[in-house]
Amino acid sequence: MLDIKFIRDNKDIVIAGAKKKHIEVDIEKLLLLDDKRKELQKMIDDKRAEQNAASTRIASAKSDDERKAIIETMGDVKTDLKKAEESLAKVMKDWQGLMVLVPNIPDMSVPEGESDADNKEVRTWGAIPEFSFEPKSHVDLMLLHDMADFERGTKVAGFRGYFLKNDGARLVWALERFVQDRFMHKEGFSPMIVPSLVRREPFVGTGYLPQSEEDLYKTQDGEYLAGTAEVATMGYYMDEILDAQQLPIKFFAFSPCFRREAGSHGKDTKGVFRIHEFMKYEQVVLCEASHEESVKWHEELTANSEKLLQELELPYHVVLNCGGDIGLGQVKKYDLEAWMPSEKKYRETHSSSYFHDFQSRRLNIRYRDKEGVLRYVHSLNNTAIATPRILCQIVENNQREDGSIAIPEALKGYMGKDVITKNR
RNA sequence: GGAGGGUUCGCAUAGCGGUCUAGUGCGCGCGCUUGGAAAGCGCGUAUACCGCAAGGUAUCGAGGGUUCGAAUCCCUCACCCUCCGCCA
Repeated sequence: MLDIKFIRDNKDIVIAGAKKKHIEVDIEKLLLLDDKRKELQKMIDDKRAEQNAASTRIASAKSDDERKAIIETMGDVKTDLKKAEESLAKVMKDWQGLMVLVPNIPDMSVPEGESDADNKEVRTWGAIPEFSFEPKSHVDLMLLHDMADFERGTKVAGFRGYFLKNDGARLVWALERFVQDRFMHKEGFSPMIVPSLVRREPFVGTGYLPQSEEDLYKTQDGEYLAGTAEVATMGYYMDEILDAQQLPIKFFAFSPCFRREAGSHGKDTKGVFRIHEFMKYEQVVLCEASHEESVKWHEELTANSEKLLQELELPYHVVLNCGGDIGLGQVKKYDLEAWMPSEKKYRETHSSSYFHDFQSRRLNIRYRDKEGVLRYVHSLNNTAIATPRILCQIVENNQREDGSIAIPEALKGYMGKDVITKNR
């Protein structure tokens, strides 16, 4: 959410920002509604002042006759007030409906573009592996070693269902323990296991609702299943006022994640790249309300994840997402994409973004700064690791001609083996 | 799932239709007092919106209703507590 005053004062910037993100929102209509809102609010405030004054006179009236006389004069005020309040309620409904659709303004450095095809490569790390044979897909490799069962996954869980078995399960748990160990004692990060089943408010607060309703699973009691631990983690301090000394607050948050993938029916239908149910460890930061702080932590969160990919020996690149490929609330986003040999391209493993105070306004998370002024915190998040997706890159990049899979040095201890072979 | 009790200014409490622009205690801030401290005394101690300002309006878990007027009465919802039932 942007500040309505900011929108009023910077109409052109807001409109240009929305255009850059390829998001349609009628700012002119919002401003007209806001004029109406202010006008009605003023009218209501005046009427109420009149009513309050009369109320005092009624209370201190000397006689019943005097009291009755004043009450009679209040009839019209009450009628007018009721009418104005009803009008305001209608205006506010539209006003709020539009306000939550106004996107945050993308950073100057965000490239123009419509889709992920327009994202700009920022840097690359690691050599793309050369194979003397045709590399197998992660699906074939996992089936070869009985690391996953997709047929039974579908039988039991439906489309995109999966079972992870044997070294498939071991690899996921190895990755989890590897990442846990990297963050368990990392300076300032509080490990936290957070809810996946979350009420509507934190989804609106983080910017996933109202526009992405169709991407979320909803329960018969009205809660939604979160597609990322970010939602519950950001909800943690909802409606609270923090001390400046507490900041920055850094979480290493885990939750199971659920996504309907409603808009991507035909995409990545095989394997564990795009699935309805997965696990994710997420870095979430709340920091002081300064652009410099946001940028500093954004780079740090990105660096943390790059370090993990480097330790896992996965060749990757960092892309700067273009306007059309960043979310409503994001100011700037980097995706980390690791090489996928079967597809001969980089595929996303991490997503690192910052929001300024867009989320904290919606969630009402403030802090008292050194001068005692209340400010909205800035928020950021980035994947630490998402499983089992990253298995795709791990098994494909480390495959050998005989189908065996070398275990990256960093995971050997956790796997208890150096290589996954056919006769496991 | 059933029964009951609760949600008030940072914390604890008062409040039972109009002097509630929410009292009191604690805490916090400033001052007085003191050689210094404690105690004591005095003053202050929310947020949002509108307004140049004076000031006005709103907020007593949330929403709706009754009323000239609601922290106070009624309804719905959320959450917390106690007990019963069920259960990983």
